[in-house]
Amino acid sequence: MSRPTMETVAERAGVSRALVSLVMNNSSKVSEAKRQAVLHAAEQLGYRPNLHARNLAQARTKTLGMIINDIHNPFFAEVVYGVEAAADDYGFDVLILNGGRDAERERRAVETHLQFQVEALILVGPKLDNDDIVRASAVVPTVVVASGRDNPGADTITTDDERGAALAVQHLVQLGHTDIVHIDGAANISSRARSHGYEKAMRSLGLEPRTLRGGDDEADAEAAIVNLAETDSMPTAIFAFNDLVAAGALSTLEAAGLRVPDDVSVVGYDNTFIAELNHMSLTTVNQPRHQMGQLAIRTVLERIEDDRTEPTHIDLAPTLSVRRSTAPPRKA
Amino acid sequence: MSRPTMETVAERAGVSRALVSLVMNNSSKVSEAKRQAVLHAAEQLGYRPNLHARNLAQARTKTLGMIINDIHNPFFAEVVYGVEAAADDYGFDVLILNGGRDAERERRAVETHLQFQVEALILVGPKLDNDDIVRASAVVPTVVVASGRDNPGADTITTDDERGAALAVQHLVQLGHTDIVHIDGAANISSRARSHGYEKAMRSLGLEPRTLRGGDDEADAEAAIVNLAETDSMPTAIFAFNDLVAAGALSTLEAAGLRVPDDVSVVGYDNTFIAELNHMSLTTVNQPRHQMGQLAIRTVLERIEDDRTEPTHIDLAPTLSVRRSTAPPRKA
DNA sequence: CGATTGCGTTAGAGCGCTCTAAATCTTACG
DNA sequence: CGTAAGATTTAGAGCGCTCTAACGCAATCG
Repeated sequence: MSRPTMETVAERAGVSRALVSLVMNNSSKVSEAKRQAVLHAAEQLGYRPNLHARNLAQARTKTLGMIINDIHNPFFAEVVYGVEAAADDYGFDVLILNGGRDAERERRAVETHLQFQVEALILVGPKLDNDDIVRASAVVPTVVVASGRDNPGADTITTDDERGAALAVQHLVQLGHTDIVHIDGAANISSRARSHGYEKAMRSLGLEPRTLRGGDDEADAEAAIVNLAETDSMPTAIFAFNDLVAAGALSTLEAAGLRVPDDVSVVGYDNTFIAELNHMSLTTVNQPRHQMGQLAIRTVLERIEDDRTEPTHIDLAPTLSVRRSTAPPRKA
Repeated sequence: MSRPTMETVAERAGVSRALVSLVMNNSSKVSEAKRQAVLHAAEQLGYRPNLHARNLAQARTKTLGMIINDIHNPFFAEVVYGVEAAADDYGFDVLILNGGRDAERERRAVETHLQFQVEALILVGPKLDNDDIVRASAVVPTVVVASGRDNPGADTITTDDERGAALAVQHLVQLGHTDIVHIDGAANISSRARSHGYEKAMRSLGLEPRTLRGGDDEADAEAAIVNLAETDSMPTAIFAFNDLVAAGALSTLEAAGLRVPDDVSVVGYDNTFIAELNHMSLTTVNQPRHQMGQLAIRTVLERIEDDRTEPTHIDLAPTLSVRRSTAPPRKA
């Protein structure tokens, strides 16, 4: 009833357990005859190596643990694909655990991964605080993707949010806009850098920045826009903290009878799926997510295989994806 | 240098390895004094049980393997949350592997999970063909979520696609529509049932069905709509295979100068994130995804714990989420 | 032709943990 | 005060696999 083991296969093939082990790891020093015999026996029995036994016997597990901030959020999916592709190249398995936007859950996920003896931890947009990350990276090589880069101990892969914001501003200014409002990400980790980038870029172009408190979803944008419409003056362009906020801006502007991009241009951030939808067609700042995932693996492997010890911080350049939500301002 | 083991903790605490094991599994038959001593020693050493060793020693792993069709697709995320919530209740860990929309990758993922000795397999919208699923379910209890329900051996959790389509049709008819076109999902698994449901519902209401070949993304919808506009007659309502196709319909209709819902009503399917966006605000058929995830776990646990052996098939009722993409037809 | 080499194969220890059976220590009772 | 009954604790085997060291055997060589 229970699963066949190496012993079973060995018996069936008339060889020793050790020989079966050699075949399973396709060692070169096995005669073709025995190799076939073993493979055949294994096939017949439906034998499948027990990874737990193997991991226990070997020092290593060839397994990496990844924790995703939120499986809902397609932004992270692309990173996952990058990670998986690279891990595959190096023969590592990647176990995914879902953080569920909750620091406590992430903490438990870290624990689970460590108990599984993963050789490294890849945290994608973690909610964990720095202490947790420091603690984790003391136990196992850890790389943080798409979050703050001030994690001592851990490696980080980020994109330059300041630069991304500047890209957005420059694009709008080139189109002829001078009255550009920013709706920020409130308490979000990346919000600060983006706001700062926006403000710096505006000033350096001789324009006055106007930042409004936003958040990270549609409703937050709505509040900000309503405020603009009612108590403040409506700008000719809006640079939103992320695509979702931009989406909120789009619908709220429309509800207020304003056309995008004819009356107001809108720029998002992250180049998510939403921005790509034809019906939204959002100009947005793109982060090279796939590449970030790949770099995460490379970085972490340098620790595992080449035992590097000083932390690495890679900061990639964002790009701008121009779509139909931006246009020159209406001639006044 | 290497991680502390139970042995290390035992020494430090001045007890036997077995006693440490008892403490780790918080057995009731350990004196409070020793328990504290052990916990303290473990704490100091940063001890963490080795799951591989534990899994090897015990018969079971208390681990479930989940394979998601595509991590990009937020439709599945909700199922994942349902699965995780329920698994958590029963003390199971859930390992996630990404299928990447590729049968071959899924096949390898199944293999990986089996090698990890998972106690059950949860396949969310698998691309695998029936043979693969039969083969898997011969090895370990397997439940298929949100895919065809004709998998011998495996349990299935589905929603009634025919009924969902009928819901959409009824809603449109109640609004006063009679000319309703369906853009189907081409080769997609669920396409057949939805088309069939649409046609049946139309006929039973005395209306003539018109089904166009679609697909599963925006571009597919575009082709279908262009066709309607150029060679066929434009209906007053469109029922799309899924939300993405509906999104494609939205933008293509708009590009053709038609207003939604004033000129044409649009209904999607799946109630994804897209439909929820204010700017899309898509009326769509909802599947109780969270519940599906939970039921998947329950079902599979009945096999593990109560060793049920006959397959179960649960077919849930879809509901309709009405938003702003549908309205009564323009008075002719 | 005995000794050497090298390839293919195997015995056996050990990875870190659980679990059963047995050992030890208390406590309680006649 | 001896001992049975509990309550705690521990020794030791075993989970399925890898890995080192050693073994058997045929080919090679002086």
